[in-house]
Amino acid sequence: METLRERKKQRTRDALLHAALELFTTRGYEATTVDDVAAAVDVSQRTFFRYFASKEEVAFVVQHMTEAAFVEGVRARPAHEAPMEALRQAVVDGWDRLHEAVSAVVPVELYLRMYQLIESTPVLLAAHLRRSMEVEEKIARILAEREGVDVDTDPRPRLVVAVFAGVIRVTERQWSTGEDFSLEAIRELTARYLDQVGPALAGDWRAP
Amino acid sequence: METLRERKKQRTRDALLHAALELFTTRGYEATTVDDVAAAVDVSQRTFFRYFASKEEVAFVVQHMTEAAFVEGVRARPAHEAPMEALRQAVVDGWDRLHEAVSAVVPVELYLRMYQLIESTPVLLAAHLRRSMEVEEKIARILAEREGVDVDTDPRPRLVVAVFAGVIRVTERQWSTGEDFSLEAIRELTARYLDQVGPALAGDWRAP
DNA sequence: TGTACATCAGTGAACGCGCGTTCACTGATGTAC
DNA sequence: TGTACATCAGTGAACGCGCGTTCACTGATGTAC
Repeated sequence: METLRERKKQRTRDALLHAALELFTTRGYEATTVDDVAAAVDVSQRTFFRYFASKEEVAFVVQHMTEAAFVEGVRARPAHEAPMEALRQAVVDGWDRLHEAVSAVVPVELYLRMYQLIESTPVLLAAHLRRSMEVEEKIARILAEREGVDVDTDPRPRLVVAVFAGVIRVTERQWSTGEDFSLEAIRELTARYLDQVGPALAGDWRAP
Repeated sequence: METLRERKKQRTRDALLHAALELFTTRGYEATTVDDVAAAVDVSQRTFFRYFASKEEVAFVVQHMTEAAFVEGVRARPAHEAPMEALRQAVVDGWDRLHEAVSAVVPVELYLRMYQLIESTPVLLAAHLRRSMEVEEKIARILAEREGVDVDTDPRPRLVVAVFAGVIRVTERQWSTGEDFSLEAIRELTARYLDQVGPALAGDWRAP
C-alpha cells in the first residue's frame, strides 16, 4: 500500500470484489455476468480479468482466505494433541478468529450470505467441494508429518481428515439451511456434531 | 425395445454414449466438443441434445447407474444390521455386482477409464462430488427410516453417512491414482480402509 | 521545483469458442381400415 | 395385402449467450536528474 498507484489498484480490486459479491448474493451467481460486475464499478470487462482470473475466482476470494487460515490453524496446533483433537481445535479457533479476519475485507454479513449462496448454487457447491478436497489433502500431509507417518503408505492421515471433513460438511449444510446464520450458530453446531460422531458410529442408535 | 423405431432410438443413444466416453477418455473431456461426439456418430448436434440434456449428463450416465444401484443396495440390507455395517455391505456388494450391471451398457474397461477421467478432470470431479452429496442425502433418509429416527432433528443419520462417504472418497482417490485399476483392487481397498477408520480415529497412531 | 522519460492500470472494440436453443421441415416407421 | 394418415426421430441452419482473450492504444503515476 505504498504508492498512490498501488492504493488505487487495491481500491479497484476491492470495488470489484464488493460489487461481485453484492450482485451474486442479491441477483444470483448465474444471473450475474462479468460485464454486470464491471459495469457496477464503471470499469471495462477487460479490467475485471486483470484482477480475477475467472468469475469463479472472485466468488471464492473470501473462502480462499478462510481455507488458508484453517490450514495454518492446524499447522499451529501443539504437537501433543491427537490428530482429531487438533482438527477440532483448529476449526473452533477458526470460527472465533473469522470475524476479525473477514471483516477486514468484506462485511461479515456479506460473507455469510455468500457462503449460503455457494451452498445453494449447484455449480458453486461443486466447486466448493472440489476445493475442500484440496484443502483436505494439505491437512492430511500436515498431520502425517506431525505424527511421523508416510502419507502415501499409511491411510490414516487421509482417513481421519476425510471423516472430519465429512462432519464439517454436514455442519455447514445444516447451518446454511437453518434459521440462525450467525457465527455463533455454526460454532455451536460444529462442537455439537463432533460430539455426535461417536454415538453415530455406535451400533445401536436406541441405546442411551 | 418393442418396435423398430424404439430399437433404432436405443441404438442411436448407445452409439452416442460410446462415442462420447471413447472420445472423452482418449482426448480429454474439455478437449472434446458436443459437435465432435455427434460427428463421430454421423448425426447432427441437435440429435445429441435429444438424448442427453447436457455434455455433463452423458459423462455421468454410468455413474448414475452405479449410484442408483448403491442406493437400492442400502435399501435392501436386512433390518438387523447396524447402520455402518449396512453401508459397508452395500458397497462391497455393489462392487461385486458392478461388473455385470455395467457391462450390459459399456465395456467395464471403458467405465473404469471414465472413472479415472472424472477423478482427474477438475470440472468433472467437482460435479462428481456434488452428485455424491445428493446420494448421501438419500442414504441418510433411508437409514433414518430404518432406525426410526427423524433425519431433521437427529444428526446421526447424516453424520454416519458423511463419515462413510469420506472413507469411500479416500478409497476412490487412492485407487484412481494407483496402479491397479481393477474392480478387485478397489473392492479390496474399500474393505481395508473401512477397517482402518477405527485406528485412524484413535488418539495415538504409534500404539499397536 | 521542474522536466523528460518509463512504467503500467485501464480502455475499447473486436473476436473465438462451445454450449444449448429455436425454427420450419423431411422422411422413415407405425397404425387403422 | 394395400392404402391413407399419424407419429416422431432426425435435419440443417441460424442464433443467443457469456466467458475469456487479443490488440494497439491512452493517460495517469512514478522516477531520475
